Amino acid sequence: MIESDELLSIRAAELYYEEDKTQDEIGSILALTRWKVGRLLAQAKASGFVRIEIVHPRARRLPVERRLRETCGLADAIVVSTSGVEDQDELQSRTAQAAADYLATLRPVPRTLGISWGRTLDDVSRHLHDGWAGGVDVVQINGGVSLNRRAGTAASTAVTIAQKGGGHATLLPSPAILERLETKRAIESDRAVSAVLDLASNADAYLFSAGAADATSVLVDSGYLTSDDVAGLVRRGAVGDVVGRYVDGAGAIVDERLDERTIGLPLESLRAAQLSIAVIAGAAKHAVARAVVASGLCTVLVTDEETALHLIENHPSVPDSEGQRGTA
Amino acid sequence: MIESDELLSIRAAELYYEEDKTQDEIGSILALTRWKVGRLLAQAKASGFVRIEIVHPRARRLPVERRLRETCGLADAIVVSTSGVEDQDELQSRTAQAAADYLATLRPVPRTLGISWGRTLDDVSRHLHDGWAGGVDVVQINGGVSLNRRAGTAASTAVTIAQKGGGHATLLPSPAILERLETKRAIESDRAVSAVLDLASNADAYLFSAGAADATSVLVDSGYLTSDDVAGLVRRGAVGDVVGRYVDGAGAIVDERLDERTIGLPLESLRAAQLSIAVIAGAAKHAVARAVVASGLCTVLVTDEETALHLIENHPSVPDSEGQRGTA
DNA sequence: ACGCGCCGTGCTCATATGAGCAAAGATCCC
DNA sequence: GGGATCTTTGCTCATATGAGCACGGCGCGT
Repeated sequence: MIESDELLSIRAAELYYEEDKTQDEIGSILALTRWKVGRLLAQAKASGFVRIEIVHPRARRLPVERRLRETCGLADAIVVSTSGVEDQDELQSRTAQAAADYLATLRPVPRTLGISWGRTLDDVSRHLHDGWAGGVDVVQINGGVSLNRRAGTAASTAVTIAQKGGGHATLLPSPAILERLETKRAIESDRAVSAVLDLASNADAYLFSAGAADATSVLVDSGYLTSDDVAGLVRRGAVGDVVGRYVDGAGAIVDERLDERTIGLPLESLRAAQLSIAVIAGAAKHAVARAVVASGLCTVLVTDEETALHLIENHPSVPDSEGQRGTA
Repeated sequence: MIESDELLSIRAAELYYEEDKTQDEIGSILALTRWKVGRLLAQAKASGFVRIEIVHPRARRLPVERRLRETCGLADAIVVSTSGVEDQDELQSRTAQAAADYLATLRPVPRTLGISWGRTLDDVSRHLHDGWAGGVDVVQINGGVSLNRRAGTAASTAVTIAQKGGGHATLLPSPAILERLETKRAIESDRAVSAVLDLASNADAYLFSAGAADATSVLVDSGYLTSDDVAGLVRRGAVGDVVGRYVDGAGAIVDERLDERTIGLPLESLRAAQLSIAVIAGAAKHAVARAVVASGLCTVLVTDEETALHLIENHPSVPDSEGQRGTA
């Protein structure tokens, strides 16, 4: 009879969800009391026979968000639906939109927001709506002067976010990575730079993304690193970069020498922050996302469903510096 | 504001369906009255943002059934879900199961049931449960003596259906297709055969399948026709066979000469029947299914979702003897 | 500018649904 | 076989939801 109950619950679910019948009506169709029908329906839902999905570019996945928050100990998690996503761009765009939405609904509104730069952040800036905040000061947290045609993207990201938020942007007037340690120390001690870094380290909130450890990285594209450099980092365990710094699966700096030449907020400041929002989407970034979450670099993660499920399944709370390398 | 309403309805749907919040709770979360939330939810459903699907091997697609009934003028339609189907066998099996279920719930229970034979019908017979009817006489409606190793399948199908239904089977002791017209006439006039045909033509209900017009047909497999014969029929417009008779897209006999040598109930008897149930599944059979439905060979169709949607989209009520050939 | 009509809103009331409970069956162990 | 226990069933009552309606704001035409 357990078998026939299952079948009945399917028939009931069909009538209830597809034909919009009332439980009472279903009762008389299937010759059952309406209470039995109610229980059958509950059973069908509990057994997962009834799948309810919300299909919309801006739909989120609340149950996944909850699981992600819980298994990864995040303060908050925003997971966008991947259903109906056609390409990588669509996914990026949806995630950026969600990040923008999240930023706009933050209460209290941060007075100072530290941001990194890159493709993702730029996307977020474009998806924000005018007046998303009543006066935010935006400050760059890592070196933002590009070496090539892309110059200006980093600046425009910051400026856009600030303008739309009714505040102004403070740029970090420095390259991301210097060639010599001495130059880095020199530039870092320059008031124009150190003042910005001070401001950055006192921001109310941080918003940053992460890059995958491969040749498509903005750091390669901007000329700071060569593909070979990145390949070398990967060999040493790098899974991606966070605000310009390459980390391994456990979120530790891969190459101290390189890191010392990198200008920007140290990762420890992100870890210590009250509110730091990471925006990371796409299969290529699963490994970095895991490192970011596992090592506590963010308190809030905005990501896509697939990445979220990957994180949940791979319990990032038990980091493993081997593992995920090369998943991209 | 219309835009923001859409977004709100998505948020509301997320909270309602994924988080099991009450409309009232959602109201306080989104700062809306519960009536507004109700309307938003209704809007989300109406716009198709909320997709509810019942995933189960024995799930049916009631809305599709309704549309199929309406657009094709069927007395009834049974459409099985294709979600999660792994292979052709699974699809066949689900459809056969559904046909068996339908047969078992028929009221009034037919006293005499005319059946064809083949892979599909055999599947149906195996999915029926013991005691599905309290005494049905099963009679074959087309020639059932196979020429090769498969001999007996046709007989066993009929016997199984009859046994499980507490009745007995009447087999048609004749080949499906004779080589010479004279032989066919002779055998047809033999009492042993004509009595069965008489019985068949007076059946309360018919249950049959259809074959695609290709070399995989049981008629080829059983040695009645060669692949070349079938290819020739296809060139002349055949889309498949129904109880051993090849028909074109409009349901008309393709080759009168061949048809005259075919033993069994004429298609007109199926068209005139009160209740004739066709069981047809799989992409290879879309074209025959269309012909069967369009030409009124069945009053009830048991099929899979894809085939059903194909039929609905291709309005079989406006038959087109060209068209679907070769869709398989 | 004024009145008209339409749309969106929040309401009342009827209905549908779910929680909790007591009785009836089924099951199991002795 | 008999009693104890556990499950299933049908109920009562509280709650959630949907239909229909009256009101108010908004845009439109004159």
